[in-house]
Amino acid sequence: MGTTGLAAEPLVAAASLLGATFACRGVRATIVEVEAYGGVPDGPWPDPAAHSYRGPTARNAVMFGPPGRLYTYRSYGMHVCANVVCGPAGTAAAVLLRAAVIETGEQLARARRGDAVPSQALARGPGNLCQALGITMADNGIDLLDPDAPVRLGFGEKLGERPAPRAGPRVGVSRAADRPWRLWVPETAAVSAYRRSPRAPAPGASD
DNA sequence: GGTAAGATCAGC
DNA sequence: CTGATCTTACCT
Repeated sequence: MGTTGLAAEPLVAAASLLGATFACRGVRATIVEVEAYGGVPDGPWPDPAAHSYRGPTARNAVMFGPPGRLYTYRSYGMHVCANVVCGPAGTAAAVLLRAAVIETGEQLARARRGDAVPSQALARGPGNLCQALGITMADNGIDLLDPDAPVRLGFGEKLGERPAPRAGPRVGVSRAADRPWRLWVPETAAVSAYRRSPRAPAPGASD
């Protein structure tokens, strides 16, 4: 268990995060859907869809650091999305958290998301997940493995009970649109819907 | 200095 | 299907 999985390649790190626990500000949730992202063109995992593809910038700097840190970014000007940095320090890679099942603190999550939201939808979608857990851009760079951090990652012990994950193309990306780097726990209502980017080339085109 | 395109979401 | 809303990155 432990955390060795995070230093590995993105897809392996992503698989190890399914079933893991994400806790923040009174809410604890189990991760059920993730997406793996690689890095620069001449690195071990070239990924044109990754924010780190064009090299380090002020925004993506955290992804070039050690694994186990939180990388947050603002999406479409209004949502915050959360990633777990993976791969060794110096090599950018991350796993986007797309959906989770709220285990404790549902009342708090509901207060943040709204009373009308069904339980299974409270943390469905990367933006909604961050809102439900109270994650903001101020949390960028946090060490998720530090027991005293406001946002923490926990790896459960019941590895044997996990069903085999399903895999498919990542949601909303216009480049490398067919790469099956989205992983989710099957038969889970909290998993978000697949949407291909309108800008992506036709399915089956080159990667 | 200008601008278009997003790793999204909710409401018609 | 479309609008909201704003930062980043890339262009002139």
